[in-house]
Amino acid sequence: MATGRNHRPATRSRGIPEATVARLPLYLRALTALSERSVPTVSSEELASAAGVNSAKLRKDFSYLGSYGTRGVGYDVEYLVYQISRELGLTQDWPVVIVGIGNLGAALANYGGFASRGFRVAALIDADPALSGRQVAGIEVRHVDELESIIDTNGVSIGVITTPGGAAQQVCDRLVAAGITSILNFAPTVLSVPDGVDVRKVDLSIELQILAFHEQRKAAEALAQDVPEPLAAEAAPSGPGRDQGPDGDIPAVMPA
Amino acid sequence: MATGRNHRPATRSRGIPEATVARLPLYLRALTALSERSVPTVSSEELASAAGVNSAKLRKDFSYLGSYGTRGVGYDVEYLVYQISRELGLTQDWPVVIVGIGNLGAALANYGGFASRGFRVAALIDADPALSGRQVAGIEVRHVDELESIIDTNGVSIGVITTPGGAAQQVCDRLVAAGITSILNFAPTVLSVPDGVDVRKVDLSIELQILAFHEQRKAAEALAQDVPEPLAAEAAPSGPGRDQGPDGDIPAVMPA
DNA sequence: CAATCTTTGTGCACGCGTTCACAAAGGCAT
DNA sequence: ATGCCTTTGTGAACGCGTGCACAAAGATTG
Repeated sequence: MATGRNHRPATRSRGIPEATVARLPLYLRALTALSERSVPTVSSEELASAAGVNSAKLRKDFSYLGSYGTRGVGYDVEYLVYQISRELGLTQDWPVVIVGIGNLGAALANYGGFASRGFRVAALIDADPALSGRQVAGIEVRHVDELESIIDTNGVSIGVITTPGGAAQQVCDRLVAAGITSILNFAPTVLSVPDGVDVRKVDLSIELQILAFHEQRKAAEALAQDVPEPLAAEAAPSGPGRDQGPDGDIPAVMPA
Repeated sequence: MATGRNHRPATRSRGIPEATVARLPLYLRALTALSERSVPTVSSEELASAAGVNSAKLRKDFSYLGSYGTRGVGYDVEYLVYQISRELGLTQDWPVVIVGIGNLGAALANYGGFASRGFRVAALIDADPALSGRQVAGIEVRHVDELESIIDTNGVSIGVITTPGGAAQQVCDRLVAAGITSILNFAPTVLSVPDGVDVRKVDLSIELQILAFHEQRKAAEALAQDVPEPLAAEAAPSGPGRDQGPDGDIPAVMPA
């Protein structure tokens, strides 16, 4: 994503693979749970199982951070928690703004997982004047006119967009202009941002569609197992809600 | 994810790469927008730009679906909408259940993006008896005791988990036992499911942590640009909220 | 009908991520 | 101190995904 930043070789050797970075929060969560149970050390096998990954992958991931861990014993839980937190930048406080206080924005404002990891909701912002001054999750909603001053005053560098799709790019542009360099986008829109700005996208509808694809494939597979060698695609399926052949390689008619 | 299903070679040639499947919803969204503007055809270049991907990648993606598209012209918008919808299984109706009607569950219930793509919220389910019978987004909340009968009656195969982390695995087990084969998990928990069940995870906290990592890296880079060759890690940073060296390769003291 | 121009579809090479398998390293018992 | 046992850290092979670059295909124009 975002082809930018190919100049400057990232200080060299400090280059942690993106896939590894994406797994570090998983490890951190599992380690935190162990820490709360006062478990002193953990092996790569145990931790990998708790995080739902392969143990070889976990060891390789940790090898990018350095040689923490003791052969024959495992990893010191507290030490790893600290190292990963530091690597992810969670030892410092990250103020974030949430723009678009609809159902989803309000849900995020109430979400406890933010505050627990060094993230602090600095402000809730919405374009609707009727919302201004109202409290959501104990935080006052401010009008979008104040966006720039809020970001500037609080030194915010991370923004969360939960507006409708139509307003997302506009809000994004204002956030970027105000100095935001990381955006978490929940709106169903492809945001275009300048180089140096990171965007991560969370799209509920897309996730469901991917599930539907696999679900359909599974259904087709199960059907193929019942009827070992179907001759035509139109095998008159009487299952619930099927209105197409599972293996419809027939070109179908061009609608236009 | 989920190593299962390596037997049965997927009817062969029907094997669409996972990365491609994940992009199909993006194309579909862009195409739908074009369709609403009554645009008859679109080139791979235009569509790729609208979807935020490389045009070569888009063409290769479409090549897995078949040779739709006309050389020298482009793709027929309506035809592609139909083909992708069919491939994703969106031509049929997918009833889903949402378990855990807190802030997030309610937000999802209200989310319009579901219904517009063939997904129908068949039921809202919560363990809190006080919620039972209450209406959320025009849908009655049912008690978790009815989970199995609801799934069975409505033929639900997709479940969404928006419970607290502690209840997620338990809910997941019940969903699977009741016949659910696809799960969208918003709880901060690694779910363990039997083979044949697909799980997709959406974790807001993890996304923010990944952003924080890159944000920290950018800050360190900017700092390194100001001071071309720093000698020690403790360069006395006086920036907002910094409490650690940007390039802390020093082993630091073992806490235990 | 022939020439030209546009755009698709894809062979190929490259790079990243994953997994295997094993040597090195440290603890522990004798 | 020595040998054994456990577990890490990593070299190497493999597979998937991406992007380039171009030939094939069809539309379009004269």
